[in-house]
Amino acid sequence: MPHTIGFQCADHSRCKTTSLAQAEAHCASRGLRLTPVRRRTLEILLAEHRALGAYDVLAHLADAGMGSQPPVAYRALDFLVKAGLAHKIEALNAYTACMHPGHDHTPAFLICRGCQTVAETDTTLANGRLGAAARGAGFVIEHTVVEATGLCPACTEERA
Amino acid sequence: MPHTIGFQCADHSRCKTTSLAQAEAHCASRGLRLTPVRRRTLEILLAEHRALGAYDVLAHLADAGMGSQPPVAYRALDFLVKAGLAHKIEALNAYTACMHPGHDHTPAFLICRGCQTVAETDTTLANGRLGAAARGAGFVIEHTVVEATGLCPACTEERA
DNA sequence: CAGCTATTGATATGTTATAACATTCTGTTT
DNA sequence: AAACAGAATGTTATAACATATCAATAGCTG
Repeated sequence: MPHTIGFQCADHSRCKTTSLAQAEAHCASRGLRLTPVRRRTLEILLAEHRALGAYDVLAHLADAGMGSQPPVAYRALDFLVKAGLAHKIEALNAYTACMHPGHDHTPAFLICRGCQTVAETDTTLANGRLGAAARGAGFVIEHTVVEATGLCPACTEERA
Repeated sequence: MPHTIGFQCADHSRCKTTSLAQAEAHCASRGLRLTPVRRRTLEILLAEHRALGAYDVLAHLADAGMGSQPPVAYRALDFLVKAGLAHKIEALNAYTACMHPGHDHTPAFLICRGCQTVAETDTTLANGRLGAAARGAGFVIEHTVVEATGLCPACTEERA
């Protein structure tokens, strides 16, 4: 597994390579097609531990000569999200690469408002109070969004 | 306190009245001005246990002759959110009235994709795994978004 | 009532997302 | 190899969500 907390990513080029290789394997084993646009989109997301807006992604795709209209980016992002290779950060209306694809997980995010870094971790929400409330109410949870915004260690220090 | 789970709201007119009275008291005690537009916006949100988009709210405000341009709705919603009288549902880009204003809380939501009902409950996220991950990484959480989508009891049954 | 601040009104624009339909690509059957 | 079916992409247009900016007004304070 790559690192769990993006704020502590020491060797990002290794992190990118690993994630991309995992994505390849993940798609191959499921008969999903990681086409050039999709692969490039994932690379764009993997470039940094940040969330990118669809239009940021689109601009990068356009730079690479791979389509310049919104649906191109949205379709690629939708594919990656459905395939579990990326996540949408609802609080930012933006997208980020998954840091451990394949591991069936309930992702949770720490979002730094100082440097926009996004770190992915896990939660066991269904076992906590929300899960209990849901079961108590007879509510069937299908998807969860867990995001915390604040300041990462570096940004906290900078403002001290 | 009104009810905690919207799916189980039996007497909604009472629920509305109570929440509005709480809001009045809340603002009075803090020197916040619950102006006509703001009060009406809250009433609009309280009308149902659903999240409304800003433009839905705006349409209702316009019906009431209270402004028809987007900033009117967004300003009123921002006020309510900052005052703790409403919440933004990030997964829907929509807004819902707070069900227990004044109780300093970390809200969490159950969102039914069948009937769009939104139920507010609480989490103790900071004590759970995400909180632990944040502390471990030296991340200072300022705000959290916890939202679960799925099916409420009524909608689950309907599809059975 | 003069001056300050908060609020509202109004115009314009920026940002995020999708509907709809045409075209091309990929693999499969014949 | 030709015909076909389905997936993916290209393209146009538009819908939905949100904010910057400046002008006008209301409410409070000295």
